[in-house]
Amino acid sequence: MINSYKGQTQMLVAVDCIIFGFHNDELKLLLIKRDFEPEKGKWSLVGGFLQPNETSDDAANRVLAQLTGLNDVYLQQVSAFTKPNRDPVERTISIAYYALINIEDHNVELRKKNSAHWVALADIPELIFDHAEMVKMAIKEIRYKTSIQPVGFELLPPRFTMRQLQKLYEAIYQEEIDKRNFTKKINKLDILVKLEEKDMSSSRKGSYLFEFDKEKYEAKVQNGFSFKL
Amino acid sequence: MINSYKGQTQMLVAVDCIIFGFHNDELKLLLIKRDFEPEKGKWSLVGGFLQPNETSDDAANRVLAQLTGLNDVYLQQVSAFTKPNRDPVERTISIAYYALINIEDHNVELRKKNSAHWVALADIPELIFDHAEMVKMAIKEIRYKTSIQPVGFELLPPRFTMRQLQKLYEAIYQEEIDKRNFTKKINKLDILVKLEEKDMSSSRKGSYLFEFDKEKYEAKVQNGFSFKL
DNA sequence: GGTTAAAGTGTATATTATACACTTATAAAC
DNA sequence: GTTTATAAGTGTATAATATACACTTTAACC
Repeated sequence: MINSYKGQTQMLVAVDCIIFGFHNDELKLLLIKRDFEPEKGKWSLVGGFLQPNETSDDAANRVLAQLTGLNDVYLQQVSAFTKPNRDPVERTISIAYYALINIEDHNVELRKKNSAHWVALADIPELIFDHAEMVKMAIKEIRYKTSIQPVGFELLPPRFTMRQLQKLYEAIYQEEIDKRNFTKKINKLDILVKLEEKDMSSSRKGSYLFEFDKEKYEAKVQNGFSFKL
Repeated sequence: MINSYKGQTQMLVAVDCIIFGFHNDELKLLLIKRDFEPEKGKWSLVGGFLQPNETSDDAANRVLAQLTGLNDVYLQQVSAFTKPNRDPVERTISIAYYALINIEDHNVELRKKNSAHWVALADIPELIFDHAEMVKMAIKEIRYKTSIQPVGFELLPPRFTMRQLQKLYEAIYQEEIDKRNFTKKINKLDILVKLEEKDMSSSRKGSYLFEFDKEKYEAKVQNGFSFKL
């Protein structure tokens, strides 16, 4: 099938990042108002070309760090996008990645320097190339991933309230969840630590803070437990 | 972020296909005993380079058709594999695809001409490059996909028995399923047509044949139905 | 006509999901 | 310091789904 490497067409390989954050009970994406060609002035995902010694994971991490200042971010490949004319300048295939970050952690100056803005999912403008398609697939992916693995926490601060967690899942699945049933389900998983301290910012009564207990979760997985929400 | 296309490194882009078939109650893969370099004599997935005017879907379909004579096969992208040295000859990224085919349909002469063999999942030999990793991911994917969409039928002949279907799911999930509960679940989905005719090859009593009713399934999906096994 | 082997079928129990409303704690206002 | 306002916190009954389990039927073969 593979006859020879000689004479085969080389092409550019890029990565594009769908960066998710959670703020004001809404899922948001970090988008770039492009001040460079092609499609200057339009909105796009952040991306970059795959370098000679990089994996695409490396490239996505690099691009993400350049824009947010963050390393060790939860990053997953979505899919490769390969339409011959998807990029008008030159044949470029792009590997899409989604990232889940705690929106409070990112470097605001870096973000502004790169003309990047947080945009709520409901308000996403027209995007260049096939980026809208990438976003759509990424959303599908995070719906699946957050339902079978405890990765939603990546979008929250280390300490969060049960209500924040619920609002997060409501934002991801785009549906309301009953407070009592949600609490029951989460408690049954038994992978959170309830702290003494309360968050007093959202109500007079205050709301207990929780932490995700990663060690406990991993130990449970070893014993056959599987996360399911 | 993207400064310029000039000076960026171009590379080869390939596709590799994990071709699943089902025979003798076992899942099998179509693998190539390579009679070409690199790694001549070793086992590999079938693959090929992305051509200038192709999408990777096109390329995977082309490669698949060359080997099996089949068109319009169920084919899904798994992931891009991008380690810089994954291919020792030249920097090549590969996009893995899995295909589900009815093993009876493929062109045996084409297959033999290409030194391809059906190998049960349990007997898969050492594979070149990162192909073992691709296979592992593809298996994970088909477990998920067959649980949420009626694509398992792609691996069966158009008319099949309830027992064949059960054995298929047992092979995919690698676990035994209770006959009565399985039948109940499938019947409840209400997307199969039970035929008058029986398959007499597997028992004296014979076993009723069924067909997947695609129109009915799609109509149900329109009405909010979702497949779940 | 008896034997054989896979196909076909139903019910009881356990688990999980859903629906639903009142009490509590605290800050702020008076 | 009493009242008020508001989100947080909590439990139970019912429905739906998943699981466990064993005998009867059919037709080919002898």
